[in-house]
Amino acid sequence: MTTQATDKRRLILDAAVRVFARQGFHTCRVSDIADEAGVAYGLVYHYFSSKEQILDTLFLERWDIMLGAIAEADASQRSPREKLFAIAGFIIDSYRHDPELMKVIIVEVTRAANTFGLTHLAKIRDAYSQIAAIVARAQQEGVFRAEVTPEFAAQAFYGSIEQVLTGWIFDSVAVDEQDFERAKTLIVETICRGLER
Amino acid sequence: MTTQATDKRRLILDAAVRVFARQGFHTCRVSDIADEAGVAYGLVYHYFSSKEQILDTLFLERWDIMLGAIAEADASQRSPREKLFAIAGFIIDSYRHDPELMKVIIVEVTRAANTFGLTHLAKIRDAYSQIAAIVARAQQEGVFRAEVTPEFAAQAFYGSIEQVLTGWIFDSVAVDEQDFERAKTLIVETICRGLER
Amino acid sequence: MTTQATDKRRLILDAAVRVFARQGFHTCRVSDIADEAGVAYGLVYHYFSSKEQILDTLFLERWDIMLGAIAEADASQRSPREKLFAIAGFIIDSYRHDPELMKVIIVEVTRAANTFGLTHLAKIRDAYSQIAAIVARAQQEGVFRAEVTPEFAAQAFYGSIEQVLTGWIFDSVAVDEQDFERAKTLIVETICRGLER
Amino acid sequence: MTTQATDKRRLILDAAVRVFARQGFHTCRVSDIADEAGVAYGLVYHYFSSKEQILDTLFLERWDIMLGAIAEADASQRSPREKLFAIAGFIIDSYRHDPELMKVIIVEVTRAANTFGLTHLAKIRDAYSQIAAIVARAQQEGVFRAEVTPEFAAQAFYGSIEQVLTGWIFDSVAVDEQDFERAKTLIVETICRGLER
DNA sequence: CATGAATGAGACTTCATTCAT
DNA sequence: TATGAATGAAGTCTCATTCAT
Repeated sequence: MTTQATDKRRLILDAAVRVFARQGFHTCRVSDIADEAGVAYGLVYHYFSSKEQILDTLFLERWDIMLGAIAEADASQRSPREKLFAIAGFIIDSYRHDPELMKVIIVEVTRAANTFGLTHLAKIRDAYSQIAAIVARAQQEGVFRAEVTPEFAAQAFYGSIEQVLTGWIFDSVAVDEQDFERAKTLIVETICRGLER
Repeated sequence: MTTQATDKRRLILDAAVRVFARQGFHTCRVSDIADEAGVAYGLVYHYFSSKEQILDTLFLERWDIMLGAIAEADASQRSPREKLFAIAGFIIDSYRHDPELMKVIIVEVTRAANTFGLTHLAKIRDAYSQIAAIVARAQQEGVFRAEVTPEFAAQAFYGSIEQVLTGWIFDSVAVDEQDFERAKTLIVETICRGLER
Repeated sequence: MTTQATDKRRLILDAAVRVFARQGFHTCRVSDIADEAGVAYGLVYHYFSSKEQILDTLFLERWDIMLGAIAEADASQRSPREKLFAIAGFIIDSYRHDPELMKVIIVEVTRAANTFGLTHLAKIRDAYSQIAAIVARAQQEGVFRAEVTPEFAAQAFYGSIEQVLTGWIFDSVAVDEQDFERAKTLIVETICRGLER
Repeated sequence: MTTQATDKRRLILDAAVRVFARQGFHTCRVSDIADEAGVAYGLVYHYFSSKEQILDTLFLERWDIMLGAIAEADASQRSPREKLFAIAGFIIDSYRHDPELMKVIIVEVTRAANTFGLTHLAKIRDAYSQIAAIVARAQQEGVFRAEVTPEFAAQAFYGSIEQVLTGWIFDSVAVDEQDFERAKTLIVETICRGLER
């Protein structure tokens, strides 16, 4: 996640990721972000209208990329299992590349449904819906069992992934490359075995 | 969730559940809790040392009951699948009986790991560990596949449940008695099929 | 300063002395006094109308005794120097017998003129006036120099004593019986030499 | 006590002097200071971390100047009596120039030893020590009697001055230029006669 | 007399946001 | 752009006092 130092806006966003990850959105001050970015805190308001908007920006930037990745997986000619593997893989790789950003998105937005989740509920549901659509199609193709509703399947799938990430985020256990790959396989294997006929 | 009118401490705790559920822990004021409980501001501080401690109390009260239920399920002579069904059933019934309390616990503690989760991490992990132990024993008995680590299985299981609850909490879709029972079956069926040989 | 434990009012007053001495009037809570006395804090309000009135009571009790002692010294047939010695002796012995009470009176009333001093200003001045009267008479008798106004002399005399007590109170240096006696002599000797012809 | 209108920090300090002098440290609110200074509430906390720190600043600013004046008096080639006159003169002139500041320092710090005095005890004692050193040297030179310990002499001297100031502060008797000069002479004359051979 | 639950005004402090420079 | 002084609303917590028992 290297950044060119000349773009102050980017500088602030990246600093916000670190600060939100470290202190939490509610607990940190705007000046903490400015300090971390090495700029005056007035400048934060030059680029963003509020502390909240910084988080919104971080979330939307990343979530749109993920939605794209899910859409791409869905559009491919692969099997349902391969599609879900691609999605789980993308999310886990996102964490691998920028764990702090993923921590912020999960802890402060996706799982903090009271405050920000509500704002972004529609966006968040987009992801579930797309996954559900993949499941629905697999059911029509007779690959997945029909007893499970696609919405439920999508939640079980996404919920498992997020729970595993949450574990990594907070259990302070070192995770290596192998763990990442194993997790992808385990999640997809377990959930798909559960869903397949 | 009956309340004795004379037990002001209980009155405050119950009011706090409603207020936390409605407004969120960070967003509500202590005076909102006092108003909701119909008591004077200061009485809150007569019984609790801080707003935080109210949430702590709510969480610990409930979580300890759940840990007990998990232990009980584990101690029984049932099959692994039946044990997991008992656990999923307990959690879902908890939501059925007091959705606001479960919302608070999930949104403000379990999933808000930055702030309160850290305080209660050990307690939260206790639940995962107990579930993992059930899985491990099922693997030793040859009922569950050995490829999946018990810890991962526990997280997938618990994560699925919590994700389903989160859906109910925020998607504002009416949920009826049938939905509750179906969810129990679906989760256990899906995850256990994924885990069984 | 022994007290019969059966008199709750006295119990509270004595406890207040210890608490005021330890924590200061403004910094302590009424409940601290009640705790120290081993009574419920509602009882404090049974005997006293306010926290302030407790301090008032302590001050007046003691100050009236001192005014009596000064009057007595003045009424005697002794020389001015002997009279002043009697007064200095009484004050210093008061500290010797109950240093905590004297600390409270000096720190919280006599020297804290903003808050309580103003209330008791008249009482406090009574002491200075009586001392000044002794000086004035000594001047008329030709024993003390006439250049010094009696009021100033009284303040210098009383100020020296109080400063010495303040030193004992805060400098945390152990003071023994000899120190007390020496202090009496030194103060009176020094001030009287300064005042005498 | 001229104030540059642009230096808000100074503005706040000067306002604090007036408010502390009028209402007392414990009794006034931070908003009183802000109002008196004509600045927003928050600005007080922009410059000072707490109400306490404002008082600390006022005390230390002034006390350090006084310590410098005492040191200077001591360093001069004058007689002990002249040195003490310089010190008494400095303190009394300080009161003449800014009686409110001196009131605050004496009432809220120097004589309120429970709360702030303890914080600044060392600083306060520095003054006594320097005065005691002057006395000690005067004794070695044979000018002052050896019976009096220098520490006691310093306290009697300083105590007399402070008591006189306290009288001016609270007795609400008008004091004119002559009174100031007379007081210097009286104190030094009286105490030095008491100390000299 | 004695208790301590109940009240609620009020204090300090924080910090998001604005704005003059 | 960039700074950071300035603003002030809002929140948590304290604690003197009251009062029912």
